[in-house]
Amino acid sequence: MLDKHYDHKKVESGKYEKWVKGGYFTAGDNSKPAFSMVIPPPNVTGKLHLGHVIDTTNQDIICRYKRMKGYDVLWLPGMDHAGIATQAKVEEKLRRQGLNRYELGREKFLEKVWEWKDEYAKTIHTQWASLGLSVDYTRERFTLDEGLNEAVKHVFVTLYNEGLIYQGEKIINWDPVLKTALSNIEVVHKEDKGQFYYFKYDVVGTDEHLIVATTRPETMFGDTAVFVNPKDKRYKHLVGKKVINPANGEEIPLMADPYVDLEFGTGAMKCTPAHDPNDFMLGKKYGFQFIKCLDEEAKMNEKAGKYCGLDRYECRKQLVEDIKKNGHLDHIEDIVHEVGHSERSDAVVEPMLSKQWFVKMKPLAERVIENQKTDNKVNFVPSRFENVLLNWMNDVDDWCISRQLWWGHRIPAYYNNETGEVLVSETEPDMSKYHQDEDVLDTWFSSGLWPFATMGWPNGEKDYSRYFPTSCLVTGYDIIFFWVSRMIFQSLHFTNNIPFKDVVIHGLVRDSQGKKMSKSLNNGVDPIDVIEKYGVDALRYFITTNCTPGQDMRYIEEKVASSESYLNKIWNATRYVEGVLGDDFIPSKIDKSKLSVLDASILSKLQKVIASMGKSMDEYQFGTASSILFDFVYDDFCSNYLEFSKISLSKNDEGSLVTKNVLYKVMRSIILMIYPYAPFVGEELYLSLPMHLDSVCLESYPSVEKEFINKEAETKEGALEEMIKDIRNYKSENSLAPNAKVRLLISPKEPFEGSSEYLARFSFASSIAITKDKLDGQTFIYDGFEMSIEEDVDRDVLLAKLKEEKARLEGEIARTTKMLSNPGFVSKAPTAKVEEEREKDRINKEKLKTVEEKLASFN
RNA sequence: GGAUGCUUAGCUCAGCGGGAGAGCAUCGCCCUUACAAGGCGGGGGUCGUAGGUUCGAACCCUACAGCAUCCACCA
Repeated sequence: MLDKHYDHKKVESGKYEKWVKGGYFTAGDNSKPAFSMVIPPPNVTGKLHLGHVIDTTNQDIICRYKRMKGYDVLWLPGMDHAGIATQAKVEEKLRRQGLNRYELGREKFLEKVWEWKDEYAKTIHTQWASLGLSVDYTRERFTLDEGLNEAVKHVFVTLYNEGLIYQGEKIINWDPVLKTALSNIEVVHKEDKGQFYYFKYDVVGTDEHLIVATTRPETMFGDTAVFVNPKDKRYKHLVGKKVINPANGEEIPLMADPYVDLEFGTGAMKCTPAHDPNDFMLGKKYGFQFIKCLDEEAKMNEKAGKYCGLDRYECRKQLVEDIKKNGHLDHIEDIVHEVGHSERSDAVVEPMLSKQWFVKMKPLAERVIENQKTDNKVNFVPSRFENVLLNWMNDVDDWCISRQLWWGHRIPAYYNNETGEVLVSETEPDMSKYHQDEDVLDTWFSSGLWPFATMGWPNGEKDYSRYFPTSCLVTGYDIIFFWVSRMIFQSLHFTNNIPFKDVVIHGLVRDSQGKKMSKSLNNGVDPIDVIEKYGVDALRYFITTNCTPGQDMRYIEEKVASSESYLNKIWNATRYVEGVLGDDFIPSKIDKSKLSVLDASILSKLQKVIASMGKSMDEYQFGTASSILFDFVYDDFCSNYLEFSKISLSKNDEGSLVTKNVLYKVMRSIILMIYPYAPFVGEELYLSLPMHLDSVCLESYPSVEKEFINKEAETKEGALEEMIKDIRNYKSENSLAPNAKVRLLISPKEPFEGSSEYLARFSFASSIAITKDKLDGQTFIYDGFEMSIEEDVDRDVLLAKLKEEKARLEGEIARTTKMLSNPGFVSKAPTAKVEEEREKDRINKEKLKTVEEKLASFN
């Protein structure tokens, strides 16, 4: 027997271990159609947050649902080595111990990172278990494991041989703290307060000067020219002359190029080809020297003369001061501008000329764009996110993939010790003659191969041929660029197929004020605390139902509490059903002809719920699906049928046995439908009912049984509900207790045979009489019959009520009349809709006639 | 500079072409043997503004306003 209160701790205990041990999450039943997903591998850098909960719970719901629908489901788990993120954390840890990676050396350092990884992997496993994720541990992968290593090397070498990977000297984003290159999307642009420095540049051979503005004066040591627009009348006469760089006194040419914006600043721009991407382009165009004046820690180098060795900002300060002293500072303007920061170290990124490895993106991106025009496209849910992908693919820069880190896939490029010639190869050459490139690959390079490399590509065939392409991917909109796009182009290029058919996008979980959760705001919510307090099922239900796909949501604790109440409601309904069924109940097939109106009605409604909920589940609309079930559970089942059942059951006859079977069937269906959301409660409740398998994980989803659809029964039962509600309302209005006794009259007949018995119980009627006479108490009029409450009510009140009802009906009739007399409506609206309105019109007119007769008899 | 989303009951949000919904909050009545972490009943919204399309608009289109978010090399 179930406990009186739902105790989540007791319920959760032991179940996950049972499921894993039972192999319920292990894919491989070839007799069923395949359905596959890969988990977005979490970084081995930290603990679970609500973002993971929304992401993985959505996936878990999909997987559990699909298993019930008869699929052989593979949900492949794994983790990401997260190169730069992990290395940054481990380095920070070392720093606190007074160590750094250079002291340890590459090998020792990597040992430390692997220790870190093992520790965090353990934590992540515990968290997956506490969330109840139905992943297949027999297929778990890690982005740095053997198979993925092979895949990464193969991809790198292939792309290199195809000319899609190249080594080049370009301006990249340099993180001076982590001392590595970054790709464009690892740079976060933030608004910073800064200064615009206006310097005077003397024009050689004249007594004129021009004013050039910059936000980064320290880069002036790398300047090779000053540019103006050729159309700019202000400077036309000076173009071709030399100007003096006030930082170092060097003469540099004043040149004209249409790139310069006439409107911006002073219209004159300094050109630093080694420290700015646009200046780099100009430098290439005019064949300038590329002078670097910053080192890898963003300190000034020897080009900065006396400032050599200074930090870039210290240099800026002193340099500006010095220029001011020698009279070449015009003025300083405070500005707010966008400054690039490293995503991981938050350091201000320095654009810098550097030799790195790049992926040539154009051909790969074009293939994605072309493929999205075909039937074989990746289907985004919601569809608008496809544009995010396409926009990015449409103007994507080449991807800088080399990182000056140690933690990651080492680049399979080898340099000849003597000639320096590059050899790119999957296998190691004679290492007495070669040395390997020191750098590792961007972590997203390997993540991009995740859906197929984890399944054995390019070597093992089994899982790859069965489960790839995957069916679906769930992820947040924030990593469409980072990850989704890369999986798509890598997959199209290497497997000739899309990596997944559907991409389901969810939003961010924000705090209750709508702010992003972050460490600095200290507004983060630890899922473990929530689970402790409300149970994991309540958290899962809350986080997957209180939102719309692709839309951000707020974490609101009260809603988790109401989720728990809802589960408690189902718990107690099951407890009731368990109680009435008793220990020796054996479910039997329900004979449609034996059903009472009430039995037939709830079964009919159940069919509709199964159908519409299933449709929403198929469309990944978990919020919609859950609310369909919620309404059914609360209103139709608990408030009505379950209460009605008490009468039938008390008779202990053939009808009560039918009711037991109906209760069983409906309750069981509810449990099966809530189970993907709340697997722990689902399992507990499922096992408490008779005739169960070893676990709800092995069950099938309820299917629609058309023979139980019975509109007539629903209408009749609806009339009973309506009568009960009218009586309750009457009592409330007349300050009577809910259980106050009333006498009822019904004319000319009850809504369906046996209904009075139910009415009696739920209205606390002391008597109910059926009569053919006209009723004259406070009367309620229904379709085909009326009911009056035979209590002493003031004639004036009765009259007022009747008038009120008359007005209401007239309003309704006016509405239907207006619609039905509109020729446009009758000819253009769907016939079913027109019929519906005609029916309402008919019923209301009949009711109005009755009301009018009553009013007439009042005089 | 591009792009997207949001604006609906006091709060948080669903609904996205056929009579305004939920949870929480609020008010009233109930310790009725599944559930007081409950039950029953009520109150509360001209669905951001202005136009347009349609027989019919919260829903589609256009413009505007406010609030978010993403992308972008403006020195």
